[in-house]
Amino acid sequence: MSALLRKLERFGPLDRDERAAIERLCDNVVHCRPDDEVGRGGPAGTVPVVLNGFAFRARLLSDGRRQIQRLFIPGDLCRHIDGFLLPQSDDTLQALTAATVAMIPGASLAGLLEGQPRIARAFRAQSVVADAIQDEWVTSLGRRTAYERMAHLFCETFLRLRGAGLSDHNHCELPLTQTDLGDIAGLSTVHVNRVLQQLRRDGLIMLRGSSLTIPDVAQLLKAADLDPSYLQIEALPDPAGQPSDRASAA
Amino acid sequence: MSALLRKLERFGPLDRDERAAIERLCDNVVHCRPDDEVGRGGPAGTVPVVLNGFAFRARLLSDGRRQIQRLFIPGDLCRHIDGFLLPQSDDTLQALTAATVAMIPGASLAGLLEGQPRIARAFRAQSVVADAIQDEWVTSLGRRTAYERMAHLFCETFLRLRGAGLSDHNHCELPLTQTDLGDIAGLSTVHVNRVLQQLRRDGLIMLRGSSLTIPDVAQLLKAADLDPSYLQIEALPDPAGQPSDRASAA
DNA sequence: CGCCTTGTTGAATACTGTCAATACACGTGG
DNA sequence: CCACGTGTATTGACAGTATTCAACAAGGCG
Repeated sequence: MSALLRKLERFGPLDRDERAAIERLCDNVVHCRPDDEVGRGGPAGTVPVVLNGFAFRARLLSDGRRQIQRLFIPGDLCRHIDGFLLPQSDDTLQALTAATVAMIPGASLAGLLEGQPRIARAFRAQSVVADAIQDEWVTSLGRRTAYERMAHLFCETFLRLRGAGLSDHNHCELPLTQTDLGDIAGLSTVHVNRVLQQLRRDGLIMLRGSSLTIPDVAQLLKAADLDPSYLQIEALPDPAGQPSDRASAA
Repeated sequence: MSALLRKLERFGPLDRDERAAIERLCDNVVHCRPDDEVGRGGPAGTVPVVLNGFAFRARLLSDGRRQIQRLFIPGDLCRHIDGFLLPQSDDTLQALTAATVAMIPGASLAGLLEGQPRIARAFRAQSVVADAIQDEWVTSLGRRTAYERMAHLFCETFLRLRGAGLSDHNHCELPLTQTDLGDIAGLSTVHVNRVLQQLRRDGLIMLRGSSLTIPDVAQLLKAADLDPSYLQIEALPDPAGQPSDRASAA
């Protein structure tokens, strides 16, 4: 729960009542074990929200190729905020770890957004960020090298986790196998393995199992040719105490 | 103008007043020539909407690599519908042809959406579709071959144009150079050229200049390993007169 | 201990990119 | 009318990146 609130409050403060309303929205949760499909067979007009754990949405091509379209961390909506307006796609939503997922009825969400401008603003702002993340992945998949893509993935995910309060200094959990990493970055498992070794040799990451450490985020950002401002998260500890301009949204 | 209305009305009928309100929203237009940057220097909280012509948004990497993130056809919003909530990215928005673009103030748009549920529903539904298109491109760039990606691009764009009333039987305009095609599909110009030749040899497309003809859409869809339902556009003339289930949104 | 998943390695292949040259089309100016 | 220039399309040769296949190692778990 706190990850969602924390994420929403990055876009504007919420009072006690508003928080409570959001919590009420999330009263119907399902518990998933790793690899469980989430929300299969649930009611159609529902928006799953990850409260704890990791999940992803993937698309399968006819010959078995898999592309992970989005990676969800605690606090993430697993569907477009207005997705209940249209029939659901048949892409699979799957848990990566043990996870608790709130199944929010689309109508309840829409109702709340209509009546509560500050809540609406927070939800909609976060969906703008989700969109920007998607655009960044188009850029990565289209034009970045394998090495840059992996660097991008690690940076982005680390910063997103930090924004959710789930990082520890320069370290976070990243429960993805090399096959998963490949299905995110559009690479074969073997190539992922080789690129990881390169990144380790270059001192940019330490990755063992699901434990990721990034000694120097700025350096990794540079390796990814990435400007993280689209995430709306402070990427680096303010070096000179310059005021952030993030809050100056229109 | 009509392309926007036509597109919105796919998601629910609008009455005379509603149409008029949308038209009023678009009263501030700019005229672009090919390659003009759109909306550069305009006010920050504005949502450009293409009324006529083609445009795209692209991202440049530091060494000059370019990725076209989205292709805009008449009726398309060039920014997230709630994008005015956050600072604007510095990606370039550029006209591909002569184009007229309405610069909608974010506040006006938000105000209209708030007061007019049916208009809001239409705008939001189309933004769900835009999102689905983006996810499809992630899949393509990550996991489809060059050949499949080009087939996908042609199918998708043709169907989108048809949804906007801008196709003629199996033909449409596609004012993209091979360099542009490469920057969309994440390929080099040379490779685009070779893949095009292959597609032509296979009888899947006819492309000369900006004139695209698709003899058999179903066949091209198959070549792309693509299910076009995400576009919410009738891809094929109803073969058996089965009722469309598109209208059954929640 | 043995099985299963995940990670690692090497060799061969396939796909895609780069470089460089050439062809073609169109519009301009001579 | 033709020469020329610019942008786009096409081609060939070559290099580089990533994939495939196949094997093997390492770790966790029953």
